Amino acid sequence: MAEATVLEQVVLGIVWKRGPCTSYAVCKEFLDSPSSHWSGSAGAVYPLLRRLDQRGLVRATAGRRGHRPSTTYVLTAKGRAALRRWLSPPIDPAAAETTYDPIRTRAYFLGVLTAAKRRAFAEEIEALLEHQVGVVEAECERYRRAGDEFSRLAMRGAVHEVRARLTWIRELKAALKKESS
Amino acid sequence: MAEATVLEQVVLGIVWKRGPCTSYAVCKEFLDSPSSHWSGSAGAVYPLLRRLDQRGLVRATAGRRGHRPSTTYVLTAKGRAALRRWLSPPIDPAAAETTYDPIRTRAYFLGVLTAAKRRAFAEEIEALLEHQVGVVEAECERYRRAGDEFSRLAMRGAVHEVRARLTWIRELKAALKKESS
DNA sequence: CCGCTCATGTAACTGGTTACATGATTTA
DNA sequence: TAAATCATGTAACCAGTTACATGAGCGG
Repeated sequence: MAEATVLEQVVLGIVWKRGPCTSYAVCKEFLDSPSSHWSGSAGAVYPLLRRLDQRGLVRATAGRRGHRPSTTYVLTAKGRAALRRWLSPPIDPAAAETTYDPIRTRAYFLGVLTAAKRRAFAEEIEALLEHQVGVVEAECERYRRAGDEFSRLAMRGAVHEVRARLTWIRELKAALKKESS
Repeated sequence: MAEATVLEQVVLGIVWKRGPCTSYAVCKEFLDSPSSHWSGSAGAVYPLLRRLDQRGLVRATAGRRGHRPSTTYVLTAKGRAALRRWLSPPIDPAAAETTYDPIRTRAYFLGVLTAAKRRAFAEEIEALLEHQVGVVEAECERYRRAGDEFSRLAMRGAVHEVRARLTWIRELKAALKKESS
């Protein structure tokens, strides 16, 4: 019901997937992820989980770690319902909009470069993306071995995506070659 | 040299592409774009162009519109150099990282849904993406007719991307069908 | 027992957004 | 001429980041 940011939904999802966990464990999930979309900074996550607790979406349990307090959070029924609502139709149509791609963003302005520099741009990007294919495929394999089938399927999306970008950059290269001839 | 945000680089690119233009024209560029990654809010763009002027990347020319002042900005040589630097190797490798896809983000947590709800999710997303294919292809065609070849090539990237996401969601659908049988 | 990493936070900042105010121009 | 839209901003807010402080446990 209440408005929630995407980060809040994702944290809810992580707490669901992990089971009872601390703020730090949630931070680490972001830190270990190959995406840098969210930094997983403590400054974002610690207050966020306290907020989710106040709204009854997770429940905090006070514990200790040595003499320092340590809080463990578990998903509540209300939290699980919120998570399900986020994943159930109707899905916000904005979710299907074209994603933000920093390479594509640059490509709009390639006209400001000389033809030679444009080709250098395409070469560089091609190399970066070729490397990235390996990264996401490895991540996919990691999930497969971990037996986390839905994460693997999700990561398959990243594989399709990076391959598509690579196909595109090769199309771009071909177009740049043609213009100079 | 100085650090610049991506939005600043993009605005620099827009001023280059459009030639001399007002803050409002830059806002409209964002508003008219099918992507909602940046809102193109006046609150972001107006102060941003003043900042670019202070840094010597654009030059402001005072004008009038009726009795109200109106400022026109043009790209300076320094601004053009900054734009070229942004597009020239070495490119920030983070640009090739997997993009943020709100659908994929959701997909990680599909396990919290019942099998039937998962299939409903996939159906809904498929429909949204099928629609999106048309949107980006139309945009592509618009650029072709406008004779803006680099923007068209950039938008081709969006076409490849949305098609890849569609291929992925169909793969996901197939996997969901198999699990329930 | 020294340094390194794990862990739990807080404080200040920042790059935007939303909402508003208002003048100028066009259109019904 | 009234309403709508174009145009130029400003002010308040906000989600998340960076940087810091500090405690606890562990390996050399």
